[in-house]
Amino acid sequence: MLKLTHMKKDNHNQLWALRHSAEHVLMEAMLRLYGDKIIMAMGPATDDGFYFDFDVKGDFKISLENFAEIEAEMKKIIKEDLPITKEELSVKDAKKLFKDNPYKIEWLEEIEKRGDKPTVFWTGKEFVDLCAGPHAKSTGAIKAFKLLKLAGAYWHGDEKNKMLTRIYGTAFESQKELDDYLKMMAEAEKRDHRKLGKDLDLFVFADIIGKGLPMLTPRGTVIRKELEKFVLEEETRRGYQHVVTPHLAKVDLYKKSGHYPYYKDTMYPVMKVDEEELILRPMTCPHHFMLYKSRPHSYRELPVRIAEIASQFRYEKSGELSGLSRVRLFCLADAHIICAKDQAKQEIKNVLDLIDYMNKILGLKKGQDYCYRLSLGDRSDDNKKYYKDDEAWEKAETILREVLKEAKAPFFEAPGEAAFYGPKIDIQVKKVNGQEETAFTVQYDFVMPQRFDLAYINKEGKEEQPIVIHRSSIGCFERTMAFLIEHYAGAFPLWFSPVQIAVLSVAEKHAKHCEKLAQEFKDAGLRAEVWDENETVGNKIRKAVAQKIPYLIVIGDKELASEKLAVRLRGEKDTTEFEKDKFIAHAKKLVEERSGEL
RNA sequence: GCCGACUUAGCUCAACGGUAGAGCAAUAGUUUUGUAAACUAUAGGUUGUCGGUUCAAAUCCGACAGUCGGCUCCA
Repeated sequence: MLKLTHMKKDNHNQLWALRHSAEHVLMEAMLRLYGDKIIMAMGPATDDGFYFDFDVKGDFKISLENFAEIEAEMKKIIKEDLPITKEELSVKDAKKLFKDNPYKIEWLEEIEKRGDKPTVFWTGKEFVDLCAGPHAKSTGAIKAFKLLKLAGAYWHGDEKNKMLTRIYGTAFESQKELDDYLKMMAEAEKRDHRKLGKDLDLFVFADIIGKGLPMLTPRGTVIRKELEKFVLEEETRRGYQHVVTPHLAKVDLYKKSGHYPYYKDTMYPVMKVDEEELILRPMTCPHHFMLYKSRPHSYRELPVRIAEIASQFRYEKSGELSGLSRVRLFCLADAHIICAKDQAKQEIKNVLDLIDYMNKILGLKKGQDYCYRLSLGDRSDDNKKYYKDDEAWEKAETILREVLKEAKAPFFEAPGEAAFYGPKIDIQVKKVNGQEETAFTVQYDFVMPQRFDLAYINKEGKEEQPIVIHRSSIGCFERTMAFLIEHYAGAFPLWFSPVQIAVLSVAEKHAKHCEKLAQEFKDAGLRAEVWDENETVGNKIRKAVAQKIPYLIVIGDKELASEKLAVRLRGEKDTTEFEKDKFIAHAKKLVEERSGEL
């Protein structure tokens, strides 16, 4: 299993320098081949390779077909083993050097503003780029590289800027390391939840239903329902009260909450019905606040923890959709904790404890499979994005940071990632392909209580304003399912395996006994399937193994005559002998405990 | 939404200007099988949709839809 990138920050090692140089070789190759048709912008080394952005003049286009000739040119440059030399320049000289390149000029102006001195790197004598390095000593150090993909990317990462063309590649110190990397990526592809979703028959899409709108098959639904059951049980145990609220609301509700201006691009358009303007809800918070407000509350009731398995509708741009992990209708294990200010810290601690517990049961390791990100409001340069109240922000950020430290949670800070109404703790998971993704969040909110006049009666009999903690326990079920499918490569823990036991018949005459046995399993609350098709035992085993079913039981003459079962456990070639009743008790116990064992 | 690519039977793929093929799955029959693939047969397609070029289009061109890799955004 890969480590989270934020837990190892050794960016400036040799490999980094090598990749940085590979990116320059790419740039030089591009200039040699298409020098008069492109303007180079910039490109860094990354955790798994490098990329290079450039602008194209007129209607010149780079396509995948160009990769072969670019790679050939890069090989030439590497073979030439050109020395890479560093030179510090004045801004004035640097501007002269890059006078025809508006991107470099813009960059130089930023360097000038900071009062820094530009560094340039020469590859041989002809090619020079504005770059701080580090670099290899010469182009010959690049022993293995490959161009991977072509993409569009906005200049400075801003949608409003021009879209440049980006080429991704990777480089290693040896061919073997490159091969290993490519092999690893191919392995990750095999675990892709979209592929496994098809192979294991978990979910499907239909064009006519719409994009980003998956349907769960009976098997996929088992996983979903087991996860829901887990959430309901555990949250109830920890003092949450589950509610059901409407998926629609008047648009006024979101104007009042203040969500509207921030979210209107991701909301579905208003539906006019009679005199009302309704929208599909993009979040549940305001509903829960109205529920809270339906009657007065005493300080004795706090914290009030309102939870819901809540469907939410968000219009995501088509290019953002992806399998189950990015959809247009998702269902969140949502809750809003309404508490006194002095309870907030303890409540957040409790939430982190709940998250750790649930992740542990799901089989995820803290610090390895997931970690925390403290997302702060970068309030200095952007007053529009965040609600203005510096003192409240400071306080909230301090509380979240303290909780993370006291809980000894592995975390890193990320400015500019907060919600508009307050800072948050993001639960970051590492996917099998190495990408990091926000699974869900815990948010500290001092804005909504004001907007909605949330109140409780304190000890003195006076009204006081509470704090709201927005949180999820396992996130949205779609994304969590996608993550679990990939994490387990479809070999799920017994408790949420769609089929737990396959009962395979040897011959036709054993079918009846199979049915009887399967019914006994079902009566015990286990999910069993009978496989009595006219096929060889070997073929049934092969198919059942491919389906990653935890327990396989073959029924033949031997079993007709005895209460003993030869159970083939997933991942094992040999069978384990059980008394029937003992096997049922064993499996039931593991399911009850949500154990990872078989 | 933007940049790049892809879309052929339920699935995985082939055919790459001369009116579509295979394996698996499905169905029927034979076989009655003991822990990773029994045998035979049948059926399955206006090649994503709509237009265009051509004597002829799955194949070339265009539009649209969907999917994928990125960017932006995000749970």
